[in-house]
Amino acid sequence: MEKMSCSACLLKSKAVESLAESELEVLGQNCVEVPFDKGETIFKQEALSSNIIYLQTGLVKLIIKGPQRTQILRLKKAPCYLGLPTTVGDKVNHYSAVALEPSKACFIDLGVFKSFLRLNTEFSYEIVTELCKNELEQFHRCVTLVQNQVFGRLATNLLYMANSIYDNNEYDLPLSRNEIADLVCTSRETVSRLLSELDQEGIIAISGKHIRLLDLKKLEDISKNG
DNA sequence: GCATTAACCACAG
DNA sequence: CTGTGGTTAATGC
Repeated sequence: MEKMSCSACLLKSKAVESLAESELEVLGQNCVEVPFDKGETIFKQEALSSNIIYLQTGLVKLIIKGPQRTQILRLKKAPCYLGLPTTVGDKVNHYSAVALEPSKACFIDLGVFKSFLRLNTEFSYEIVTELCKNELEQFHRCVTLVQNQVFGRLATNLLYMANSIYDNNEYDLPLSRNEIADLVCTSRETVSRLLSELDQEGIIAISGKHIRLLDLKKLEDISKNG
């Protein structure tokens, strides 16, 4: 295996930045960098997982098989860890991760990762912080999904992509209509219809996957009350 | 009852 | 894979 050094990496996580030079060397000897094409599965539900995965670049969807259909748990934008809960919390993956655009990920040996957690408090602190932020986000997402109507759920997610993924009110949707449906818990027909309606009302402009959010005020209103 | 919401089906690009 | 129309079930006023 090619000997890598993580100390030169420009894409270090906050946690890894707290590692000492000697620890970085251990990390370098126990991790590999893997490129993924759009659509490739990074890890799969039901499979045994013995690696911590750090997404360096790209965009990923986390999906879980529900009783009825597949559900998109959430989108994850690099840089971030993938599957910490499912790798540390159990031997088997409870969900899958699929690249939505060309992505690069580091696979880190679980044993080495755990030893950092035990020995380096700064490292642990950063990991715990990331986990907590994620959980808070998930709580809020859960409430909107359960209590809002489809219009609101869709608007919320369109805004989320603009604000948290692309930092732009104009972007290309990384998902098909069907996947958007899996994200906001509805049918693909409803997604089509609602997007058309928002377009007709001048709140967004959409053609194919390209979308522009025009009336943010209204969108936010729909997101909250819709 | 009547209106609204949203799912399911079918079919056409 | 998408967009639309018809139909239908559930819920609310």
